[in-house]
Amino acid sequence: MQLVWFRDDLRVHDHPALFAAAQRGEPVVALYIASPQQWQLHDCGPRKAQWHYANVQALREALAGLGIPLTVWRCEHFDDIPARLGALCNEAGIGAVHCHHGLGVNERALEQKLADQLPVPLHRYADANLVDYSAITTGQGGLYQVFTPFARRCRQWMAPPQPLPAPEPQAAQPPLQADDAWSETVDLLWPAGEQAAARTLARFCQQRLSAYHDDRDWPAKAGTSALSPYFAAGVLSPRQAAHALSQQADGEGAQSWLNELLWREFYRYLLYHHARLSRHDALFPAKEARWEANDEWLRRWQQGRTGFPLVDAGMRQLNATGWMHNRVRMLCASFLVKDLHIDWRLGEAYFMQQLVDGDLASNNGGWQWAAGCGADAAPYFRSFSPYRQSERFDPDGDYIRQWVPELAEVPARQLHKGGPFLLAPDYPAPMVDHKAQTARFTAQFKQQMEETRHAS
DNA sequence: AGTTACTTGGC
DNA sequence: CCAAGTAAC
Repeated sequence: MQLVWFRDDLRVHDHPALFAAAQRGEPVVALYIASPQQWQLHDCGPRKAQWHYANVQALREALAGLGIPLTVWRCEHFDDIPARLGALCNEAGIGAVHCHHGLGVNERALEQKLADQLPVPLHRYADANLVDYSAITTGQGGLYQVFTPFARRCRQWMAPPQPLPAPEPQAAQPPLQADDAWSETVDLLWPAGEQAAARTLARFCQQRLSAYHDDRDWPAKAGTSALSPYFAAGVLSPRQAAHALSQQADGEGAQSWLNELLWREFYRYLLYHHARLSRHDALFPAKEARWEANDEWLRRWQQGRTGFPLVDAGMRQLNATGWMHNRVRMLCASFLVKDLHIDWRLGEAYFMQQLVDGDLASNNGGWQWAAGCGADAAPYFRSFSPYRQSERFDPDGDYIRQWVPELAEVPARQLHKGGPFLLAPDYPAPMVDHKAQTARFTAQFKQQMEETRHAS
């Protein structure tokens, strides 16, 4: 009997580990382990737990249709897993355990422990990535540190995406054991499961892809794919996405979306090669600014009470739904770092706690980009202007008014010029002077560079 | 995956 | 005058 261990790969199609296990010609059984306290240490919030829960239920049904029983355990910490899994292998006569490579340090450490301690072999497979991370190197054999050349190389190397089918149905097996108690009250905007993901993907490709290049930057429009929660839980694989993309006519929209898929690959590639990133180390520590602790400012940013309409709209969308439009994520991140001078790790943690699509690699990569200490980082002097961004991307103020109802009466022109607003007495005045704060950041950083230059 | 000031070349 | 391009931050 072969055991497939599911983690953030909650699907039956294009699942290398499941496919390989089924190839063995023995009955296949499946296991999922909820680890709430361990997840909390990873800044995983209630929404992501809910999202995993809902998708595990959908996975159970999909697996049942293939005759594969899913057992769900609850082990609060990763440390609880090796002994229990070892015992199961002995009791149930498991011949081998199959899973995908994890990217976080704790996930990798657990895999290593299992590989060392289980009474049976642990087979690990690359998840259905678009490229082989270990094979992508620069001409000099080094690692890419800038997105554009990385993406160029990927486009050259990318095999035509061929997603694997779900395994052939087997004679239904009895469940290994009764499930542990684990339940969540699911209150999310996304329907769970592979079928919902496939429908969303198909609709996006047919209806929105051709306009994606133009529409994706307008937070008031439904111009993005909205697939990120499915990617984060592995309900949809990037190969399935790239395959659907390859069935569509090429054009600006298709190229832009492929680029976004490759940004995701780039951040996973970085984490694959630099495991310390998952301990929140900067990729380039020398490029860290001097962060200033300010709990009151952090709280105002988190609550969407900064007095900058587009920033507040984004943070309130995040708090209300667990999702924020990407354009606004970049602005909110830039604001925390460049205007409030608060450590990007606090922003990274807050996003992770709130996001339904929270993904270690993408979230960390995005924050380090914004903070200027990561790969392909925004230079220290580059900061988003909250006013300029709303003028360009929310010209009518529709997005702002949707999430900040106090501003309903304020004309768009005023919103882009900045408050305080006479027509919105309940809305706070801007908490800082944007120009002065970004200038201070730049000056501070320059001085710091001077000091390190003298010191060396 | 930015913003700004300045230049240039068109009308 | 404006649009597009460029350099610098």
